[in-house]
Amino acid sequence: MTIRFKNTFGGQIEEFVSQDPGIVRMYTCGPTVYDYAHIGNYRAYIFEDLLRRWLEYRGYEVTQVMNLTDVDDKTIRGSRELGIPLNEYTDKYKKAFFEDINTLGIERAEHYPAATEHIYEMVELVKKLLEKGYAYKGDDGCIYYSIDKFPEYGKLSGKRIDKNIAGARIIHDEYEKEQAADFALWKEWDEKDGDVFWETELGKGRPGWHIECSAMSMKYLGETFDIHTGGEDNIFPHHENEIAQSEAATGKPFARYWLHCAHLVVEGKKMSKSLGNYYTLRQLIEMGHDPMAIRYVLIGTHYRQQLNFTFEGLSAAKASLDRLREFKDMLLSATEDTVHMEVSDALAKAKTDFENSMDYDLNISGAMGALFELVRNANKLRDEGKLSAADAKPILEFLKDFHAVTGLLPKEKKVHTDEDVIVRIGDEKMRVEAALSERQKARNEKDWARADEIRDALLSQGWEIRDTPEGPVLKKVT
RNA sequence: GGCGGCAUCGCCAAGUGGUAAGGCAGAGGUCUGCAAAACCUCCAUCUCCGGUUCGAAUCCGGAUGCCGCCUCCA
Repeated sequence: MTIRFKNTFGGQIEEFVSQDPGIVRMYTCGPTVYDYAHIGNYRAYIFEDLLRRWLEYRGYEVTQVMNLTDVDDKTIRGSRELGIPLNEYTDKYKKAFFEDINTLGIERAEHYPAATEHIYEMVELVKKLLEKGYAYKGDDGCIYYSIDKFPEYGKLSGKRIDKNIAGARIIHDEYEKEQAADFALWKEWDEKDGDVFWETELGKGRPGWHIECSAMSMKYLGETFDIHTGGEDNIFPHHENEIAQSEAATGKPFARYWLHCAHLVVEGKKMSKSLGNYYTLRQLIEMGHDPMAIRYVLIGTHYRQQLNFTFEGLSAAKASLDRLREFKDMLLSATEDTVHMEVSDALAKAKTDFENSMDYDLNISGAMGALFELVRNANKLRDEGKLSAADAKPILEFLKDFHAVTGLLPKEKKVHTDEDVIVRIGDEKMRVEAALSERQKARNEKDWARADEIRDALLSQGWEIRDTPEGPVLKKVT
């Protein structure tokens, strides 16, 4: 088993070897809690979820840190507009974030450090950079990082300061900074900040954005850790700046592997509020979409590939998911204990293909392909009478693994036969189970109108009747 | 202007030089009182032009088209 990842640093697909055997320390850039997160954000968090789940599947003990940015221009502006304290404002969105990740079945990270709770660590780090001469105080009182002092600046993103960074920003240069591309480590308080400030050794003010990730990752993961992830837009300047700050301060390599996920577009266009194609997770749920179908869409495209989110794709995902759920139910209802070699062969191949695909830079499409091939083969064998409960058992084990890695399958069985739910048939009210027998009675009497009336009534109330060779079965429509 | 990415069936999407996975949709079929659901079967030579190679969707050069980053952004 060899796991490989495309490392943004260097741009190559390389073998993954953790710093300490059996342990992976990873830092994942989290949300700025100023609004409900949109599906693009969750694409990134689901990619990170898949990453940690795969590492766990491969036996690693994972320590994941995801920061919560709860102090910046947007959170301050939002809280001031409402006239409420910053923490009251951000708490709402922190809570919403955790509700959302539950909805999507995202595993919890080990730590969710908030920027406002790590001011001390950030101040210490900035002090260190001042002492070492990498930082200076500008005329505006803010403390800046001097990128000229860090010759390797640009090594992650491949950008060269002279060529474009300085050029692109020269217009905005307001002379407080020595170099146009220098970035703020600490921002001096000004009126727009209202009562958001900390009195520290650096003065009265608040941290710059980039410093929190350096300070908090070091605190929870050490000065050098294994994996750092984020959206591709973070490569520059955010992650570039993190490297500059961290490595200048410690003199050690910062993150060893950098993984970035591509953006999501909606119906082929960049998601934006003005185009009307901007969706939060909550909106999609309110529209009645299955959270797992959303998860399926977000996880289903390789993380380095731009994902085109479409409603057509969402219903395709729902259909695929239903097929998997159906497959699981089929396995659960298998009987007898004769063992068939064909089944174990198909399963062994699926498992190998699945694992090899995932090992190769989390190739989820290949992995899904392996699973569906197994679905088809197993169904076929079932049709040929070659799938017993004994054969089904190891496949169910595999589905369990599949679920551990992707989080896509439900635990409960979908077919219900003994429900006490009350349904309406015309003007009558009866138990759903009674309605089912009523229909059977009508069918026996060849009263098709009555039978179909009951069938339609049940369907409109969320119950589907399936006439199987073993008799009718009720299924809840999801 | 600088840096980077992408172009594979109607839609989505794998493909690590050796002869095109998979999903959805569609068509046919099994089952059914009819249906639904389910299941089975069928369904592409990879944008174009050159080159390297015994062999290229895969490597190189060029063309065309699309996209991202360089400013807060997952």
